[in-house]
Parts: sequence; C-alpha cells; structure tokens
Amino acid sequence: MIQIQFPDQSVRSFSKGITPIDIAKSISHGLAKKVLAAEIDGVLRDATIPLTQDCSLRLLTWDDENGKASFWHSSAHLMAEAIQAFYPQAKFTIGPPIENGFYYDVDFGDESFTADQIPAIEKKMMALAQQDNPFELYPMSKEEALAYYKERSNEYKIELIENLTDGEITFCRQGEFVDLCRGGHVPSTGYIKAIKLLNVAGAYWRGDEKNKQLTRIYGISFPQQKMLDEYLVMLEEAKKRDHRKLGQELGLFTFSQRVGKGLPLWLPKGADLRERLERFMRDAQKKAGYQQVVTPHIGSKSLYETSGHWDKYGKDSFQPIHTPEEDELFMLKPMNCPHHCEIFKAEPRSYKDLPLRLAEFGTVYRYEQSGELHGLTRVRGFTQDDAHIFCMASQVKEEFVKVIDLVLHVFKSLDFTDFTAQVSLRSKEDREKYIGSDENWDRAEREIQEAASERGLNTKVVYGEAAFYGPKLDFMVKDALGRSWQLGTIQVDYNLPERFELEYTGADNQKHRPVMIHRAPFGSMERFIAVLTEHCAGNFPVWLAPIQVAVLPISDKFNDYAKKVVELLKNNEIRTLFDDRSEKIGKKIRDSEVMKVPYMLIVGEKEEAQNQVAVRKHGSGDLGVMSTENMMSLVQNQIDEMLN
RNA sequence: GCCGGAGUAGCUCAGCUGGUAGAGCAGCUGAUUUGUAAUCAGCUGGUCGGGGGUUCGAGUCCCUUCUCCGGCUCCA
Repeated sequence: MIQIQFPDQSVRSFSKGITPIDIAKSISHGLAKKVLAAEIDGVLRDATIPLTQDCSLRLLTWDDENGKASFWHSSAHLMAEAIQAFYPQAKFTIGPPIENGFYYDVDFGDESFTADQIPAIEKKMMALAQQDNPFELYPMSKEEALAYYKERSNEYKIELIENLTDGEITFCRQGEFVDLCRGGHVPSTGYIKAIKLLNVAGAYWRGDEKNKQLTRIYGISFPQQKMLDEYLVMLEEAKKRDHRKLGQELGLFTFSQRVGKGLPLWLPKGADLRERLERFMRDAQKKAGYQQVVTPHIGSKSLYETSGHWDKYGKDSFQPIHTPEEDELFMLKPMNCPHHCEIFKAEPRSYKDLPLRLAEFGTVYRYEQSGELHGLTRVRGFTQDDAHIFCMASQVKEEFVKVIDLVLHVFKSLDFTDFTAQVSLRSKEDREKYIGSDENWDRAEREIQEAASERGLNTKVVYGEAAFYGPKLDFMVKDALGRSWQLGTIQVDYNLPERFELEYTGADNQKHRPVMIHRAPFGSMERFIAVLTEHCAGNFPVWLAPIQVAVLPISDKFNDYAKKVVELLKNNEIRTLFDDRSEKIGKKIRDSEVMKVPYMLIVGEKEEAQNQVAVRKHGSGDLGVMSTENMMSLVQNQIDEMLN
C-alpha cells in the first residue's frame, strides 16, 4: 500500500501501482472522465502512470492551467503524427504548450511547408484523434535514445538528449508516432475533439538567429467543438479592438509608404488625443518635481561615441547624417539621455541640487528591423515621455518609489488595471558583463524590489534581464490579441554617469558621481496610445475623447438653437461636433455612435421650447432631457472623477 | 533581416479554368425637414501596389521589387 496526499491535505491509502486515473474513478466516474493529467509531487505527469510510492497527487482537469497544458502538449504530439504521415522525412524538434494552444517546430528539410497544407493536416489529426490511441510513456536509456535519433539523423533531438541525464529519459508513443518526451499527456488522443491550426511561422532553433530556421506551426485544440467555436469568435472580437483598425476608423493616425514605414502620421484627432495625454503627464510631473527641457532631434556622432551607443548599436542604426563640412557627422537621436547628461554638465552641481529631474517628450529614431514593425507599438520614430533623474545612490529607493507612484497615478487615471511589473536583475552567473560596482548593484536590486513591494505591485522577478548598465522595473500590458508589450519603464544606470564623467560636489566638498534613473511612465506615446486604444476598444474616457459631445439637431429648423448649444459647449472647452447635415436623426446618431462619441445631444422642437437638450450616452442610450449647463457639469464631473 | 500569407475605388469586399473591371459604404449634386444606430435619386471615383516577362490578349500565369499581416530574432 502507498499513501497518497490530496490537495485538501487528506491522505488515503491505495495499492501500489494504482494510476491517478484509477484513483479518480474511485472518487467518481464524472471526475474520472474529466481528468486530463496529474501533478505528482508537484510535477506534471500523465494520469495513466502507475504510482509506486507515497506522494502528493493533484488531479488536473481542463480548469487547471496544467490540465490545459497537458491537453495542448498532447495535441502537439498529435499534430506531429499527422505531419509525419505526409512528410516522413520531417525532423521534429520541440512542441510545447503555450498560453493559448501549442506549436511544434519542424525541420522540413528541402521540402517547404505552406499554409495550404493546413486543412489536410487538421483532417488527419481529427482522424488520428478518433482512433483514440493511448499516449504511452516509457523509459529509454540515454544510449538507446541517442541511437534512435541517430538512425533518423535528427540532430535536434540528439542535442536535447545530450543535455539530459541517463535514467530520466522517457519517450512517448501514440499510434504511429514516437517522440522524446518528459510527459504530461492526456490519456489518449480521443480526448481531443476540436482542432484548429492557426498559422505557420519561421522560428530559429533555440531562438538563435545564427541557427537554422525551422517551420513553426501554431494550433489550438479543445475537448469540445463548441469551445473552439467560441474561441474563434473571441479572436474575431479581439481583432475589432486592434488599434491599427480602430486608428483608421477613428481617424487617429495613418502611415504612408512615401514617408516611410514605421513612421506614423498623426491625424488631427490622434494628435489631439496625444497632446492631451502629454499635457496630463507634464502636469503630473511638474507636481512631482520634474523640470521640463527640450533638446534637438539630432546630436553629433561623438556624443554617441561618448555614451557608448555608437559602438553597441551604431551599425544597426539610422546611419549618420553628413553635412557640407567634410567629416562632420550627426546622428538622429536614438534616446534622450546623452543630451540630458550634457544638460547636467552645463553647470556645476551640488548635492543640494539632487535629485535633479529633467523631463522631455523626446522624439527618437531607431532602425527597427522591418519585420518587427507593428502599427504604433513598434515604430521607427516615436516620442518618449522621458526623464532622467540624477541622484545620489542613497536617493535611488525614494526616487524609485516616487516614479512608481507616478506610474500608478497615470494608470489609475486611465482605468488601466491589467498590468504586471517585471523586475529585471543581473543573471546569477555571468556577472562580468555588467558595469558598476557590486555594492551599488546589490543595493539597487534590493531597493527596487523593496520599492515595488511597498507599493503593492504584482511583480515578477527575472534574472538576467537587466541591462548591462543597471537593473530595471518594467510595466507590462497585454494588447487585444494577448501579446505582451512593455509600457512604462524605470531603469537605474551606472554607465552614463561614468562615461560622461558626471559629478556633483557633496557635503564633504568632494566630487561624487551621481546615479542616473531613466524612466518613462507611458514608455512611448505611440505604444501607449496603441495599448490604450485596445484596452478601451476605442471608447476613450471622456477627458481624452477627441470629440466629447456631438450636437444633433432633429432637422435644419433647429440648427439655430443647436448652434447656440454648440457655442456654449465650446466656450466651456468641451470638444464639440455640430452635425448640421440634412440627414435624419437616426443617421446622425448612428454616425456618432460609430465614431464612439461619448455624448450626443439631440435637439428639436421640445428642447428648444424648454431651452434643454436630450442627452444620449454612447453605448447606453437615452439619458433624458436636461439643461445644457447640467449636461456640462455631468461631463465635467466625469472628467474630474477620472483625474482626481 | 528570416519563414509563411496578402495587396482590386477613401473604406469593406466580389471578379470561375487568362477575353481588356463591379457592389455597398464614404464623397459630390439635387430632392427630402426628419424624434434616438443607415431617406431617396443621380454623379464622380481604379495605369487591379510598382517594374519586367509569357500570350493575339494578363486583375487572373511566371519573375522581380515595394508595402502590409502572422510569427522568429532584436529592442539603448
């Protein structure tokens, strides 16, 4: 007999060799049907493997993250089996589950895999699923495993096996397909009822550009057809929130091939929205003790030689600009910090001046790889809500906390709740590549984490993600399609003060080197607006909406009265659209609804007679009649609520 | 940059196996004077992303190039 401990801490005895699925059956048949896999002593395993010693057991269903993982991982095996049926020469590499679905990276050799093969693969997968073949996990010695893949000249699996320990290697067989696998499968292929292969992409072996590019096939699967249908509908819905689509529909921005790719053109409504956000940030920063500066869009090449950026990024940047003067070279600025360092140096600094906080909406230009460009989230010219804080090492923590507060204030004002904070620290091993003293690093790393936890941030600590010049804290947000983007960032920098030989005079009358903190709460205006647009599906909060109120006369007869209402609103700085077209009211309402205008004021005979307006709110309908003054305070209150 | 997909009117899209472009919306003009998500009619609008080729003939087939989309890699 062995003792099994369940998640509720209860312990029961079972005979040795019982499988998790049998245990599930002993509890209830309903449960047994739902069990996909199991966590044994916290490790994801197949539910069909015999238990031979005391352990803790958690039965996993679709509702568990790891349950889904086993399901999708099994689906990857199934896809590989289907692919193998069509491409016997294909070499399989890795096929993991991901957040939504799974993929498999395959080396098709000389053959190329294209998207039009997908339906055939899907069909084959369904056929294989219906065979309900069990996933059988069995051990292999390292020698046998290597021999198996040598015979099939699969250098990828060989490389994987070489890094594994003999005795811990297992293979998995389902139907005709055998794969190196540590496990975590559903009991049999029949569990998979609905499959959709989503796209084909190139992916480098082990994520390294120098390695061979493999074909990655992404898919998703479900235990019920209905769930797949719902998922696909959800994907369609998400696409409607795409900022690129909304940006066009709402007239926020555009791109022109002639201007150049990755160079957004802000249309009046988008520019207005952007300016409003800038003003909001400027005011918040003023209160937080920042001073605004302005620097040019270019800087001499030597500036970037000093900063070290030329060496590190020069060849992948926009190339230097020449002048009529020979040997005179300027760079489009890829960041604002070198300019700000020179501002720091413009006069002698005392410890009493610190922290010195220099802010600028600085437009920078980076030559991003063409395949990377993406709407407003990845562009080649963008404006950072940048600032550099020059402070003493002893002030880093306090400044960090203040920046976090600023970011949280901004996020709250925009109703941004779904974000995570990522703390990026040095890698635990390779410490050579980092600049700055261990002492400073240790302190900054500790203080960043303290600052984050003091402000109750939901943080994820990642080792090895720190920049070479300092640790950082990034705010990550997901877009409509679940892709993660970095917005706000706070970074400690020991490098630039060194390179620019920044100094201040301390209380001891000695020269000291300040620490620099780079920070940008929005990150970039472009990316922030992109994510904001998706976040609110184009329904911007009233304080940001390019048009806040549309005045819609029932007919031309009431244009004069409507015009008075419009004037009153405009005099009170409410952004107002006057729709005086000779269209029917239904059409005017529809057009304003489509443009996501927060409030519509309908005025006709009754309203004119009573000197009132009929208010309709976007998305929710008629709010009834009121005076224009009351309407304005309604709007004003809503704005105040968001901003205070 | 690499792998895969796609470019037809301002927007959304149709155009079968090659026979010299079509709809709805938008725009313009006119009529209509309207009560909470599309009034009617007429008109304008496209070297079918660019270039080259095959063909009697190319939106349709081939090559090349640009741009966009999905990923990979990178991101000071």
